[in-house]
Amino acid sequence: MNNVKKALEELTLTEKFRQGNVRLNACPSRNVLKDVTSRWGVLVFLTLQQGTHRYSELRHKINGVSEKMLTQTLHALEEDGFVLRTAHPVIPPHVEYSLTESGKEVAVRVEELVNWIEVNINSILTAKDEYAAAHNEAG
Amino acid sequence: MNNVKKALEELTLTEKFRQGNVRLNACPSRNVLKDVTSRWGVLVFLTLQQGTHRYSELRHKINGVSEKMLTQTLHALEEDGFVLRTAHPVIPPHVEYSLTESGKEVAVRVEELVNWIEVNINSILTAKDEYAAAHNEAG
DNA sequence: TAAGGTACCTACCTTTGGGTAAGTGTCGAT
DNA sequence: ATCGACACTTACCCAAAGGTAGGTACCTTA
Repeated sequence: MNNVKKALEELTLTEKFRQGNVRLNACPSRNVLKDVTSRWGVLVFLTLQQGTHRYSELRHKINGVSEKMLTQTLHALEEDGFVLRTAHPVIPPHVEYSLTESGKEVAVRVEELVNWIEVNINSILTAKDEYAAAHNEAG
Repeated sequence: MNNVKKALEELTLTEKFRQGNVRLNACPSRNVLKDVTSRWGVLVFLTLQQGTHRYSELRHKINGVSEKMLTQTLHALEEDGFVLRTAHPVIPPHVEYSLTESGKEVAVRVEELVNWIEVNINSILTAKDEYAAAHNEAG
């Protein structure tokens, strides 16, 4: 863990850019990216961008997520420093999840990607249909 | 396939935004997003953004990808209309891959997300270490 | 007294993403 | 005559992602 971090610090910013780190096999960016772009990670970012949510609220807003996966995803994002977990020591338990500052930075970028896809989903599906037609009937 | 498209067309843009489509279970955006944010999909976008590449060039630039996965990823992105495959009918085969217009739109958004993570990877790893320290030794 | 909400955890099982290795057909180089 | 490059495909296998179901501890409501 720390070795990786120290090895990275020996590279200058420009070097890192030139090398295009993510394309390298065992780079740490790839692991973080995996958390962010995971099936449920994306949806957690989108939902938390709307504000603080309780666990059960997330579960209901994110259609189809299981408790296990939600817990796991939130934990991974908390570890990455993107999500802040605030537990109020009351009974029954009350836990709130929100985005940290860096979480918000990531969230806006995730949102822009997802938004583009959502806005253009019709033309994408049309392209898909045309592709299928060309390859099934004519191909 | 077509049913999904037609069902979507019955929604207005604002309705789609309000509902936050991706959070719904069986929505087509989720499938497209899966292709884009897949392990190798992201790296294909980043690499093709630098320009047209041949199959073997992609294989060498994207460290760790297998032929099978590269083929599969390229095919999925081609079907989504993000990647253009141009086969020159010569022997030995010569095939070029490039981004379509919509592919470029997606690529810039993918790049912004990945870039942010790469630039901030050090502080992310630091946060990770602190989290681990707090939860292993003190927690 | 039983049911349900709160935020989880654990064990078990299935699905799928992804890796490995071999094969394809044609050509040019050794 | 054999090897390697090219752009794949196919079959087989494994590990990880993810789902299901049940349990926990405590409280409120019916």
